[in-house]
Amino acid sequence: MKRPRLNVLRTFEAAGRHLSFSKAAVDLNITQAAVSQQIRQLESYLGARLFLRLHRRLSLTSTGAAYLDGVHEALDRLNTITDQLFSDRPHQVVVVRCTSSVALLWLSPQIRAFKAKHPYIDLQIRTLDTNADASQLHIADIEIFVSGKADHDQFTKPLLTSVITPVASSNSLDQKHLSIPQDILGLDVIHILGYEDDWHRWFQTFGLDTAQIPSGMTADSSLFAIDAALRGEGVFLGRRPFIDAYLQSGELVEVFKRPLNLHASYFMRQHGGSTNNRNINIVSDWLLEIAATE
Amino acid sequence: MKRPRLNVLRTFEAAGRHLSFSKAAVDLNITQAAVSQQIRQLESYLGARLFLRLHRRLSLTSTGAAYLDGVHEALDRLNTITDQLFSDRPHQVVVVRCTSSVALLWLSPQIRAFKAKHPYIDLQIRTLDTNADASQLHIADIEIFVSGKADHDQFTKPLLTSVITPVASSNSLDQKHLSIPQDILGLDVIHILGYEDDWHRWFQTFGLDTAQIPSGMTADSSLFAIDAALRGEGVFLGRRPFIDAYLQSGELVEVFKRPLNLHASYFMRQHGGSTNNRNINIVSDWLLEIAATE
DNA sequence: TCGAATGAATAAGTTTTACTTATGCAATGT
DNA sequence: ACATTGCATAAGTAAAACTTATTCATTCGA
Repeated sequence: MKRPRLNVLRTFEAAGRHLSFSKAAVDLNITQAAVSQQIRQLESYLGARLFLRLHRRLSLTSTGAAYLDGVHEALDRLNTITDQLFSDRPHQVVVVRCTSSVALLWLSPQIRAFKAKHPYIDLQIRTLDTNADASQLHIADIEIFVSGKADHDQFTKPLLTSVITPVASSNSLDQKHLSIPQDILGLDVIHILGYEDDWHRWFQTFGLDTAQIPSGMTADSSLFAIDAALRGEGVFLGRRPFIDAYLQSGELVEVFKRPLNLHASYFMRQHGGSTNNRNINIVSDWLLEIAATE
Repeated sequence: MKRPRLNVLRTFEAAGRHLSFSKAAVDLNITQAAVSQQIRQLESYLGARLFLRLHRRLSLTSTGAAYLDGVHEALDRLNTITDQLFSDRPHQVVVVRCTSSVALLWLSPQIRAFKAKHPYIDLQIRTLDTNADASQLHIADIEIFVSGKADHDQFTKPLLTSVITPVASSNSLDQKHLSIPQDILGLDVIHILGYEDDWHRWFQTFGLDTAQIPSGMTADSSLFAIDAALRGEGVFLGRRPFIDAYLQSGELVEVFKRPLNLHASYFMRQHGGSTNNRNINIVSDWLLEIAATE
């Protein structure tokens, strides 16, 4: 099982392509003597002649020609994949689509650092609108979404698992945290459009009768729900890490003494065919990186 | 247009495959520090992160994963072609089939040198028999034959061009060489089975009436023709380089004062699918090599 | 026929790449 | 609190890659 040095194979391929050690040397920007010595080493290592040295001329042996075919193919593959992934590309727009809360609460604080690091990438965040129709979705390069499914296509990766927990403003609780799930029944709750079944799941999970879900205002998005909660309008199911800044500042607090949480899985999908686009991959990697720090 | 060092790509592929610098180091029989440094160099050169360093764990970035696909494929191709052509193989029979004159006059003197150089190759020469049926031809690995065609399939290569010239024993000419083609008419000629049209072509080429081709004995092969000529039975059309030993020893001489020659092209065919067989390629290369010295 | 041109081979030396050793750092587990 | 794990880093060593100078052998052209 022989494994010749790869650098020498590059030299062999150039010599075989040119049928000239001198021309290969020019191609590789080295001297003819270096080519000659490397080919000799390779032939000695492999135990076979690869070239016939005719006067002032070179021809490949059968073995050499067969080997050149394979080596050329492999090196060409390397060049192609390297160029696809790492060529210097012009300024390029990358569109990430997600909910407004993910955009504003999670991505927004990180965007400055991203742009400082990748000034040539025009990163554009587009928020999902609950009224958006499907025809708009396909123009995003990367989409962040929630899913309860276990498997997805090859372009979709798990991003993070959100912890969903009842939160309210610290003022509305008078410093008294609730003890048991039933204590929620005496409070107003805030519903979020598009996430109506969160409360349903929460009541079911903690053994309450879903027919008794308190009525309360409905917010258009998590952002409005936060706003309403801060105004004292009730309890909403907040998603960490997106609301972490509010929890850390103390403006919002968890309602119960102990964690009574649900979970939701967030995924990131790169649209088909874009895995070889360098800039999209950079954004994708960046998203994975900040998610890993949560 | 970036062209990373190939050795570093080998390290990258191992690290990506194992998702561990330490395991890659074991695989490549180098240290973890070497792996770490090479990956850092590669990332710096390409301008992209290929791995996410999680604690005591490694994951590939999207870019890294896409690159690994391509690099793995290319390196695998190199390994495969190298193994196919250069693996240490057991003792193997290689069969070369050709005419008896090529076998005895041309190959035979070279066989000892070949076997000294390649002791593990069991080179077997099989002669073409004029009565051989086609079913026997396919068991030879390499076949040497004459052809007037300009192009052949990809497994056939030109070997040498034979010079065909009238020769006889030096005694039968009483040291007097013939001057013009017509002088042949007063002599006996020797015909060779399977090559009957050589004299026909010679008469046509040099402006003689083919109806006047002298009759004479017919030999079964060039070897018998040489034998008959040495016995003084006439002139035959000899093929160089096969009869060169006789010309050099003076036992045979060219009949005319100046060259009145025909030519015949000899080719060598490797049977389909055998170009990746190392030993057959070695024999094939050897044949090309001795042909090149003629 | 002789000298020039050409292009691969070789030896000795220099430069660059690849690698090692020793150590540091940070997260995790007991 | 300490041990384990596995990547990162700095400094030094070893090996590969390369250069320069020269030789060799063939072919071509005057």
